Amino acid sequence: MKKRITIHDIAKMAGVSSATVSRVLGNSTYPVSAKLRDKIVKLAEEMHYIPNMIGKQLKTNNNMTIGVIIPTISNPFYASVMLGIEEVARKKGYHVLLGNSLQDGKIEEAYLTTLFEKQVKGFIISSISDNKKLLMNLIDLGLQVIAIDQKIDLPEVQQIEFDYRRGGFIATSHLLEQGHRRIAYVSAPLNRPSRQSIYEGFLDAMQQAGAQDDEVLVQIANEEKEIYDGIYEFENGKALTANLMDLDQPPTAIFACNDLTAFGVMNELVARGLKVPDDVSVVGFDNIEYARMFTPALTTVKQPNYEMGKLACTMLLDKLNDEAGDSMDVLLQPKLIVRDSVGKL
Amino acid sequence: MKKRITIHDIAKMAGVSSATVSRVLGNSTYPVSAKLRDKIVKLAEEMHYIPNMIGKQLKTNNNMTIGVIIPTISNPFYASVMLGIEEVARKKGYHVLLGNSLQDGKIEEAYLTTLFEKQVKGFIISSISDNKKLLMNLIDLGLQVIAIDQKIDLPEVQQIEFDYRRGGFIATSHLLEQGHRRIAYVSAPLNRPSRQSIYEGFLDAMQQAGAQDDEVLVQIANEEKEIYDGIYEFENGKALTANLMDLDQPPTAIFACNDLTAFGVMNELVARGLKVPDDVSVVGFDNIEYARMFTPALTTVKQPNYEMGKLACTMLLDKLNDEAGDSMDVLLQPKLIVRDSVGKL
DNA sequence: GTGAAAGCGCTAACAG
DNA sequence: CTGTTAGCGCTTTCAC
Repeated sequence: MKKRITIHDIAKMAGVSSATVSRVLGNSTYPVSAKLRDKIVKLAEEMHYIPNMIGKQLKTNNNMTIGVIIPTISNPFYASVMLGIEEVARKKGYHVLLGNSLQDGKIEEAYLTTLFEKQVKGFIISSISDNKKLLMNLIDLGLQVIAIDQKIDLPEVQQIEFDYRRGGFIATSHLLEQGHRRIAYVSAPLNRPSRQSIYEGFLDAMQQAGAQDDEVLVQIANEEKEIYDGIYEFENGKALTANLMDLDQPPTAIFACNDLTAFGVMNELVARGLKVPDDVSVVGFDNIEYARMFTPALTTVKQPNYEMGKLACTMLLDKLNDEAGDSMDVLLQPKLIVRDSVGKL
Repeated sequence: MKKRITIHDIAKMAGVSSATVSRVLGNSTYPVSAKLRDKIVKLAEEMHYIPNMIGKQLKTNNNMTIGVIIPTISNPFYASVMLGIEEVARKKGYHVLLGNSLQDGKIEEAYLTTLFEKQVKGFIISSISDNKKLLMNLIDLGLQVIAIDQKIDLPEVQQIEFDYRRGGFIATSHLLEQGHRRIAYVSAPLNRPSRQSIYEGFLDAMQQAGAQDDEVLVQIANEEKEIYDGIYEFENGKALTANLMDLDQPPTAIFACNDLTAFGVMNELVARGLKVPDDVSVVGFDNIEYARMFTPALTTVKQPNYEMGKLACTMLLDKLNDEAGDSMDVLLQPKLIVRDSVGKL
């Protein structure tokens, strides 16, 4: 293991001062004679000089890295967001640190503090904790934060959200337009604002259509298990659908709070010998890749997650570089993706 | 935005030297009187002291972060690996930087160099580049590397691989055991060793069963498109299956090189009015979460990807801390997951 | 048990 | 144009 070469080594060899070397190798705009410049560049190459960014960071107090904290990367929704974030970060010379909070506020806070100690000045968070104190302290110390998907109620935090309520509305409207009246909403617990909003969108549409109370079927799980993968959602969809279909008057259409849950819904229906969409129609939410691969292909509501990642990162880097225009919040609009899981009644 | 507090500030307030403060706050084992210790700890808390790890890093030349470079986090296989990596890293106080190489050797190399400049000393890579020169240089300078999934042919690099060949073998054997003879293998281009190995495993099993040449059907795509998501694999599965079923004597079973491709296979079969597994049996490879959610649930070969992530990270951290026993390579064994997509002939 | 001082690798006033 | 110098925040000998 060789000794690492520093600008001082180069300076000594070139017979110049380390300041000159720094100016050349650090692409400073500072004037240096062509002769010296060449000499230094050549020497650096020969010696395989590799700059030590830690030294630079300590001096300039600017490390080009941002932090991303999400519930779990194993959820394809966040994987997509992450891909978008990383892409714009890379193109602007930033690196991305990933933290999975696993729905645990303690882990989220630990990441916030330890990364801030490493001088990470920008974060993109899908927050799970409602403890604003730590975040406020850090923002006071110069931290920049973009909240995605889950709102963080602080004026300094910029929000990028989906219009979940509208998403719930258009999905339900689609079902109504196809003639369905007895429509069920199937969901994980409403402990996240997003789920609450989709539910409200569902109710909006049903109410607007003048639905009777007995036509509005709702199945919401009581408790949520760990979310290391999509299995909980799937099982939840199955279980709640079982409840629904055991009813005297089962629904003719089911709207699920996300695609994973919709997969569970369809699975249970098929297990009972029912056909989708002939016997029961199903609509999902998220438009993960697999929605189009399923048979029947799932009609669902698309959230622009990859785009959300790109947008979030762009906004964050702008803020970090003081290029932030008016710091506006963004509400991304959903889009209905019609496939084969909904039939006319 | 407040000024940041340093150990010198604390030292001044406490009327001690910064060395003493460092000893207390850095949990050094160095003896400090209980009186001073208390005073300093209390003061640090009151002043909301936050250590600057960059200073520490410059001195100790040890930043607790590792780098992960994979083709794309939007592939659920890698998302799972990443989750495993991050979990053990977090528990040992490390942070994880994520880089998506997008199958581009240039991007991979750029990550390698820029992260190394940031003094990242440990990497977990699913490599796409075959340019060993850069990697060798960095290893010479103290870099530690674990290769996952894709082998890197350097003695200093520890390998964690899957036994793809055996996976291909057991999947095919399963089909043979169910009485199938005309079995097709459907794959993306064999430009990655993993795909080549699965294919070899397929041939092993067919040969061992004494299959006639005309019973061994092979469909391999010519070229691969971008892999930002799973769509290519899906479409590829559809297209190659179409070729297969247009044959005079189509196969009774199809083995796909991964689950995404298998989804495409099933989709095409259903589109042609064929039933799985009644008319044609299908086996996948990977056991991604969605395999069990599909109808029919996909019989497939499980790769322990989450476990691979945990193992890779454990091995890397051991190496970084010189706790590496004999640096052994690992060949993780596959397991057949029997579900509902294969029928007896 | 405590402090003084050097220095990790780099940048940036300032002086020449 | 180039060099000298100070210092970013921290740890760690070494001396007391």
